Amino acid sequence: MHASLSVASDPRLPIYRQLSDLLRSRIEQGHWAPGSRIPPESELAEQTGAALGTVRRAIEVLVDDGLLTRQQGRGTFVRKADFSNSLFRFFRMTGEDGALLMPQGRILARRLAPLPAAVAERLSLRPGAEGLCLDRLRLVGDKPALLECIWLEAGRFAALAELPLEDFGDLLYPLYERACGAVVARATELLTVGSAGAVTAERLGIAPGAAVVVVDRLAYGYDGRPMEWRRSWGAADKFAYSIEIR
Amino acid sequence: MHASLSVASDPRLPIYRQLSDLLRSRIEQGHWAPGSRIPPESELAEQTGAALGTVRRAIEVLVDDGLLTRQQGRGTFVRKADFSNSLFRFFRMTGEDGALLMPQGRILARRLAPLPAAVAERLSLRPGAEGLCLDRLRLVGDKPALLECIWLEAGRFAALAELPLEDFGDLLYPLYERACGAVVARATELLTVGSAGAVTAERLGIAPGAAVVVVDRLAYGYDGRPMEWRRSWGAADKFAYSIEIR
DNA sequence: GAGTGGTCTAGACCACACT
DNA sequence: GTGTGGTCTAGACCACTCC
Repeated sequence: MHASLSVASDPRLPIYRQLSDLLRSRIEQGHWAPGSRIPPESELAEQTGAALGTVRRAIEVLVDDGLLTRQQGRGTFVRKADFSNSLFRFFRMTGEDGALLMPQGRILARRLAPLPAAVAERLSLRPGAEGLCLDRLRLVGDKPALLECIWLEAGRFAALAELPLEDFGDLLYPLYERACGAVVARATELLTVGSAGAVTAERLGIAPGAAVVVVDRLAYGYDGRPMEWRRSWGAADKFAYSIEIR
Repeated sequence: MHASLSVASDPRLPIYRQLSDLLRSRIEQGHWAPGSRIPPESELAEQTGAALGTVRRAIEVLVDDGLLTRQQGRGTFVRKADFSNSLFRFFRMTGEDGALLMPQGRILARRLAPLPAAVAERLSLRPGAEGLCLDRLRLVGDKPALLECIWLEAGRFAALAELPLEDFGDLLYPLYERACGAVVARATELLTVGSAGAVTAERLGIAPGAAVVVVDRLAYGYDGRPMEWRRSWGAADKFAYSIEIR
């Protein structure tokens, strides 16, 4: 029995674990597209020979991991990550009246160049590989809020090297998906504090040497491989981040 | 049936939810002490009239919430929060050789005074209520690392007003428990960036006006009520914090 | 009404910890 | 060996979504 699981992971693991690994690999390999519905639990149970409760448990693992979301009466779906406002979690970027404002994105510069060694390493590419670099300013209510430096693998994102800068729009990740078929699944970020250099300060509209919060982000695709590295700078006096500890 | 649940929450909720609320209230009211073992699942099932699987699910909720921990073959235990190094998650506080060092705590000043309005509000106490304030320096390898200003309700923590300053030791939360029977269950923190005033700078050994990371923490007891408010300052150039996004 | 996930039950056997 | 939590099954009924 469990014929469909034979290609999967360590058989000493609990069935629900083997099952969740199987489902995870199907998602990562694009067998089920992000946003699409996976087969109903009953069907998965039948296909794999496991009991329904065991399938539910396997799905639960992936829901906890953020790969799937369930909707009662509708089905279970491959989750599409929503980074639309993620960086702005860290910053108080509301208007004078306290209302939330939609941030804009403006590409300041684009160039093809060899990836810096540190970036290449984080992207798991060989040092000196060709990269695409974007300098980008994010504005809230016409005021500069964040400055970003973004590095991508030139080959995979070739379409962005041609695209008119005005057509980049306010959000990059949906663009990656539309233009390059690259979907971001998750990311890690590292926050530090530094001081603004002359150029950074001028672009952000703050005093040179003023404190800035630096956010380094590495974004991964559904295949688990790093896809984009970016470093963002924002005025430190606008920074606020809350955490729950247990 | 479910006689033992009759005093519990909204009966329209799923049984496992009502059960987890019941268990939660028992923990919060100190019915089961932190660190102690709760009755086995089979016993809880029998007492409440629910099936074993339902009890397991209820316990799962509290495990996810961090209130309980399970240990196969031993039992399920009320979790004791471990904050021993929590603030140092945010700071690179290793020695020159990269080794982790045990932070020390030193009380610089202690005084009884009315709680500042903002602090009283966060502690859910009436404005002007008597408070106990501690100024504390945390050192790593004899170097100043963090400066802390701590506010407590004077009545509940009366024992600390008498204690010789040398007897406070390096960790406060275990002291709260020993001396005052107050156990910290969880906390929320808010991170911001500011600049060091003259006194802060001198105590931390940094330049006046240098950037500092400010961490405001509100710590809660098992009864869910706020217990301690503290504000900590650390040199911003030592700050680093990493996050996982999905 | 058909199909989906959500809750609940009753019982079996396994893995681990203590003694 | 005894008691604990961990896994798994088979089947029932409920709640929600969509046609």
